[in-house]
Amino acid sequence: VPELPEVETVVRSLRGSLIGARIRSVHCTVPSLVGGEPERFCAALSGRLFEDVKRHGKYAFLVFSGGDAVAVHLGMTGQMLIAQPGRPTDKHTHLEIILDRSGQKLVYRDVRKFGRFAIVTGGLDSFVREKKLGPDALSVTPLELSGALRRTRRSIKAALLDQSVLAGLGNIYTDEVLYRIGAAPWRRADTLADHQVHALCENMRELLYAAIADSGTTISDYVDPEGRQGGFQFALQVYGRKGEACGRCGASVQRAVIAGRGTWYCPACQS
DNA sequence: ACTATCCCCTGACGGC
DNA sequence: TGCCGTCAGGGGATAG
Repeated sequence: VPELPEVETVVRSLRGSLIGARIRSVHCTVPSLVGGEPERFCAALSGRLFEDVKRHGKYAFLVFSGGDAVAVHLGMTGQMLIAQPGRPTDKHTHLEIILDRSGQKLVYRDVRKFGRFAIVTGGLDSFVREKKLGPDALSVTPLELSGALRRTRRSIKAALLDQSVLAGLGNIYTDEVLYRIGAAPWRRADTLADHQVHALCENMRELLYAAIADSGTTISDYVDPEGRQGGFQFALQVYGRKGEACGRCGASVQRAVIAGRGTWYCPACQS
């Protein structure tokens, strides 16, 4: 499941592959993926020159010269792949961007088809406002975060998963950061003390940078644009580790459903 | 305004 | 080449 570190890994890789390349043509077969008529979406991108690749939360932005962009959300199983034109497309490939460069193409694969593409014409900031995205998890300040957390009576897990509170965390990194600061996922968000919110910011930044350094987490589908899996799944401390010993106290990691999501935690270290 | 629930979509998995 | 029900999960829509 692509969260901030996986999207950041994709963005860094695509910068090297896309910047300076021009779109020769775009092919798409799934209307729901592009929010309407595929023909119109594809035609609007033909001839564009890639200038940069950016990210906010779990959204990647393919920015064209002139300022327009394509916003990409990978959903649960979306993959952005750089491939040679001869490479055969399997049944889960729903979109292809043919590049005017050394015979390459950008391929979008998505088994579940929960991903989304959208053309952004009013600037990235307006898109972030429109989608009601909160501050990015890598740049949020403790003050911003504590302000947002004090405003809700939900569990800290539900609050951190809410992209309008904080953009970038998903189920995996939420469980991991709550373990790191010793906060129980069911704790009401507005009961965290200032020093805990501070610890949350610090630990979240360290966690996300460590995951990026490992090219993200591959549980099932995630791969980078070169088709490589991430490595951070081996560094996860509680996520998916029900019954294993907590590395800090030795207690057995437990699983519960909180905020509608499978949630892993140490019953002794987190409260 | 806030919060919870349903739904999309498909592969994996378990029961029979 | 067994069939079918259930589950997972990001986020948008819908219902309280």
